[in-house]
Amino acid sequence: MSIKLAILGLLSWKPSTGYDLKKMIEDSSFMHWSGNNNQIYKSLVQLLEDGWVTHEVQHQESSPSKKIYTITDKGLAELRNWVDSSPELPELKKGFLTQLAWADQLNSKELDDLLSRYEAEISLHLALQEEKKRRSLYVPNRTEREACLWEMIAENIISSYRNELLWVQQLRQKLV
Amino acid sequence: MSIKLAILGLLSWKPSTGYDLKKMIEDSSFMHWSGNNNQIYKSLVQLLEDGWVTHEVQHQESSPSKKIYTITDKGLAELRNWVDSSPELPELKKGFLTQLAWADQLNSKELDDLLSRYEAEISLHLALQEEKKRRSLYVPNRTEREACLWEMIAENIISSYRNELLWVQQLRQKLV
DNA sequence: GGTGTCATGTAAACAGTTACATGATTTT
DNA sequence: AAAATCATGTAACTGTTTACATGACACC
Repeated sequence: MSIKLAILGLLSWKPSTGYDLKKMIEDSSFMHWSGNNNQIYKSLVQLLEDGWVTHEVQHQESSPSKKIYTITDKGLAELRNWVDSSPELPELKKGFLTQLAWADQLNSKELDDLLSRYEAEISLHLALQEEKKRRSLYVPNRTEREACLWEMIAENIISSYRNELLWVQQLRQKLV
Repeated sequence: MSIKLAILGLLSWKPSTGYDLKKMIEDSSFMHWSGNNNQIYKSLVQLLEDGWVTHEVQHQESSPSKKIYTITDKGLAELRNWVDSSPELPELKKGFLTQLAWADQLNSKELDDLLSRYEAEISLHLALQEEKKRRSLYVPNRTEREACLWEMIAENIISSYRNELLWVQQLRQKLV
């Protein structure tokens, strides 16, 4: 799963500059790339070379000129092709589990403290995700079904953190 | 969260060779590194330089000589220090969500097919994780509490996939 | 006068994967 | 005869992050 396909997706929604894409990717909960310049501007050059996008330079007074990228038919076909390809399993990287794996050297209080700090972080992040969902900037809403899909995508992330929260609370209970 | 700390943890359980570590990391559900040679053998060299481990070369007839790595007091202190450090948020990379985000261009049947393929993959992987938990190779069991922690770590992974499965089933229902 | 937004890009470093390389023994 | 296990390591590549670099304008 390459960031190029996320960019292609966003451009299939609306023509954008690298700067726009950066903001959309950074704001997104499910596009898991950091959205740093290096990745985005390099990808755009590659997408141009592939012929999946075109760009138009727009000069502006009083702010830097920008390149507005638009998806081509070839790019749309590629996107469609990819959307229908075999789904990947999620990659769950939970560093905390590795930390917890060797936590038996802590005493009861230290261990519970550690778990409570994790609980607090998850709890905070969950609230943040819920807030983000309420705000929902940058959400395409072209059909009812698309709105439903995006709603459920946001719900997926939230339910993951809710699940994590329940788990840590259960564990703390068990260890009392 | 570096693989070095996972290795240090494993060595705090028992002295091992790079080869052993590779197997343990590959088999683990929660140590999310692939366990490729490059990473492991390079990390071991660094851990030696740091003074966190020592090694003893054991020559063998009829198989290559091996280096048995043992954690030092300095390494143990470092591990303990790290285990008690502030927990990181999980990193959830779900490529499928990005795929689904642009799936409104598929017709109902294609979309349901896609979701059913994802459901099947998750379902299979969930069974695999449950089987892995039953098998539980390479699980330290030095205290009751440690056993409980490892049990809950395995449960964490399983519940994540169970949650994902429920989510996709719900979505399919919604789209009927 | 400092910070934030708009807008592009590059350089260096680090992390991670795949594939290559060797070589003996054991199992199928 | 082929494949798997034991055991070490390297080379090349891809992906990702952090930091640097520029420059005008707007807001506090």
